Amino acid sequence: MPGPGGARSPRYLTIAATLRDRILARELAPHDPLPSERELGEQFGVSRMTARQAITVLESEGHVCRRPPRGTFVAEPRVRFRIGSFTEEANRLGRRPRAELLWAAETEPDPDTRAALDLHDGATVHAFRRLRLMEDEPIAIETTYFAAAATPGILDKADEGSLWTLVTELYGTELHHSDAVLESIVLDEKSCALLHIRAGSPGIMLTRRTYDAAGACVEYARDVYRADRAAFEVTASLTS
Amino acid sequence: MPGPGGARSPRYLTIAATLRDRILARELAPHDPLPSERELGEQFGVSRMTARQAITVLESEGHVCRRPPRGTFVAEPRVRFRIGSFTEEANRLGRRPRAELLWAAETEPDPDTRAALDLHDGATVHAFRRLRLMEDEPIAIETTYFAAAATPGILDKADEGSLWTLVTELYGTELHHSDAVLESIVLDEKSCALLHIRAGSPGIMLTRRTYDAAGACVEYARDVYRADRAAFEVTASLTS
DNA sequence: CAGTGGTCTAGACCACTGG
DNA sequence: CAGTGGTCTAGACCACTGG
Repeated sequence: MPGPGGARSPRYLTIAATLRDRILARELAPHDPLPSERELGEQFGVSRMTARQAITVLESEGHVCRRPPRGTFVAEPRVRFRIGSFTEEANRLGRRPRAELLWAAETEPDPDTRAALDLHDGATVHAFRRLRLMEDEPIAIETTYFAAAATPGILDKADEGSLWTLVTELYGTELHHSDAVLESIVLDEKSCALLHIRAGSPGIMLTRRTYDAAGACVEYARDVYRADRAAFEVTASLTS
Repeated sequence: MPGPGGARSPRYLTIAATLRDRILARELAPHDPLPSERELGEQFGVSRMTARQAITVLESEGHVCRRPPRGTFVAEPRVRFRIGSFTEEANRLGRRPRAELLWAAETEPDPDTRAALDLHDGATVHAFRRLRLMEDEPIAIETTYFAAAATPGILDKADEGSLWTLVTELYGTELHHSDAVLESIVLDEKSCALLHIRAGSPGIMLTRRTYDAAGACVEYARDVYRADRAAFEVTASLTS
């Protein structure tokens, strides 16, 4: 209640702040349902559209999660990843990783992929798109490219596990280091459907390269993570 | 009117896609104004609120930038940072960095800061909050903490330049490496005002520690970057 | 079938800016 | 002062889910 004339900030931000405080105070715990948008409108004396705007703020902060048509729920905290293998990261965090193969194919590389893998004209790639899950909750969509010439027969063998393990075992490749560019994006409709989040949700995109001991790029990948579930730990040496 | 029954996706996403295509095709170049929300509503035969929803999608993608009450404009592409000194990164990218000191003070550390800097009870910190700009465009807000005992007299000397350079020159500290946690956030009202973006815009938060050659943490910082202007390059060794 | 969030309408008033 | 985006209202219909 802003009370006498003091209200400086919009009502939807005041409502969002009230609900955020309740969540941070654990009055509302993860998985608890929030009141419906119609109920919140009544409670705060605003229209449904204004209550909805408040919920949208909390959703983009990752504090709540809409699950139509069941309702809106308090979200779980984020998982902290390092740049590397999803499988290894999940294991490090004591979670159960899983992969669902969406598709695998030998294709022409797009220009970025060709440049990253240093392919000559006409060379093809083995491409995989996989949904990555932890405890059966979808977290990320990985799209991975290997030079086809370097990975014969891999298409039939990619399954639910780690592609890195597979590449190491099949071809004796020693993976040495990775680099990545991280940026904040808005996920497209298809990705949101796969990740079980609403259209237009925020994500973090990693454009990632993995190198062998000789410094050759052996993997080029684009991963999109749910922004509400993932954070990334990184390190940098400053001795230039 | 969806027309001949084929419309699968909501109108606001269709409108956003149309405008996004024009931007990517450079039909609309950076700094060009978009039609106003009222005009777009007329052009696409929808209400202003629906046109507005389309613009909001493009805004959170970083494709456009609202500047009330002047209008909505096509945004510039993002700047690619590495984890490290804002000043050095700007120089590496051929940009002109600048800092505006918002405040500097000796204060009690919060629990996270105390733990990071490994301070004993009662030890204080020197805290700085600075707005970081490139070519006079605000990009990030840095909040930096040093142990007060290790940085005598620094409060008066912090100016427009690099804090790292200052620490190195004043105390002979050798900065060796950094680590950081990156996550996607929604910026609060005050930060948005400082960064000249609208309330509720997305940001990337870095929680950052810098260590000396002996492995002691000498700096703890929380930086928030505009998600529409910044991307981060990171590397990781895989030889565990 | 009741209730949810998703989408959408057709208005309204506001603060603020530039000309 | 005209025009902008910011906020807000009081409704509407939809697809979808769980009981």
